[in-house]
Amino acid sequence: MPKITDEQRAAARQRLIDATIAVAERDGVEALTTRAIVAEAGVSSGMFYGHFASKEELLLAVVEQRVEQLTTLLAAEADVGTPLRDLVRGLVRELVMDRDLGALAVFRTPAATDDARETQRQINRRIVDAFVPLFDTTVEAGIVRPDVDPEAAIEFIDMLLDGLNRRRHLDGFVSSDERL
Amino acid sequence: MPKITDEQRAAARQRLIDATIAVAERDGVEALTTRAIVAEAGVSSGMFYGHFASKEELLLAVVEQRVEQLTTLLAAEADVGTPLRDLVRGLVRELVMDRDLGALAVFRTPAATDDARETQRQINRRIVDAFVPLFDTTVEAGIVRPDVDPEAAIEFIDMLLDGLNRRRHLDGFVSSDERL
DNA sequence: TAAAAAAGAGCGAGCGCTCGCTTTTGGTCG
DNA sequence: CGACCAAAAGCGAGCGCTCGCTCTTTTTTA
Repeated sequence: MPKITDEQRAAARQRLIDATIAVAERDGVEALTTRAIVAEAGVSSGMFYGHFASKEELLLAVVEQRVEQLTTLLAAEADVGTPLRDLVRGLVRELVMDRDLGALAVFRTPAATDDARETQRQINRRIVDAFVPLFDTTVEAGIVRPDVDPEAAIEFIDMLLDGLNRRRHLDGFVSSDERL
Repeated sequence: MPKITDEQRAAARQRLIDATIAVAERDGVEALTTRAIVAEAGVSSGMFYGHFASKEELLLAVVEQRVEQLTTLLAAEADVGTPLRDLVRGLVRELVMDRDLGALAVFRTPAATDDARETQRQINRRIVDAFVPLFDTTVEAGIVRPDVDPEAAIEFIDMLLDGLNRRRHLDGFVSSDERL
């Protein structure tokens, strides 16, 4: 009775996650159909639904993984005390060059159901929460005036990511990233 | 041989345009199906396609109209010489309170075809072009340093609109607008 | 060899849009 | 002036298609 190992299961899931990011980067989030994803991964839709309960669950796994990496990265930077300005600039560069925008863009698309909207809110909250302590260190360092509300400032930055996201989708690059 | 007047034709088109904005505001851009729009307008789909060649053409008319209003408004403000900061704050308030975001959001959605992407770029360019002269007046007034590239700054603001747009879709309001 | 895993044809739903039919309307004429 | 008619305008069932997802069949392997 063949039963694949946990490693094999994880590898299969990762393969689908990677395929999702690849399709999103190459053809845009609007091309993220289950057919395109399984074709990219070179598997069948039956196999797909053996590893994920729904397309939504796959997309959630994609973002989950990327947010996790992002938050740990930010936590490390916060200890170092990198100025927010430099960090944002670096992040933007990394996001644009790397495949993160494709991953994060997956859930920055208009949501049809209340559940999907709630999911987006939670993802956003996690990102904001990851940024806030970093912001605090820059306040302590005297780079940002202490009367600035951290959450509002971070949300402000996050709003820029929405614009960055759309521009990248339109143009394939961002013309004004150096202005940050 | 009955033939409706130009006024009647324009009124019918306007009715569909208004219905589109109403649906977008109430149910979000992802609910903008031809069925929903004609139901909101109280007409048939046959009638719809008697006035617009396609759904895309209707959406284009929606944005076209709103951009027109926006650019003339901005041109007037530019003559007065309103500080950019105040104007942006006022615009945000108007956009949030009024139905403009619903109208403009129609074409801030991931585009599937190259044509649609090109259309988005053109719309964006028109908005940026409308803002730039206004920006110049604030530079002359000494509010903004003259070494700031106007286009980049305006694109920066436009990126914020993308974020504003998504937040409004998620939450129905914008929590950090006063931070602008 | 038997159970787990992968495969892929196909289902129901919803989309943009069409097309054959009905309704409305203004010009014509007894 | 009212009956009639042709053409414009409106209607809505339904077409063709694609979507996410299922389910039977086939393949794989301990």
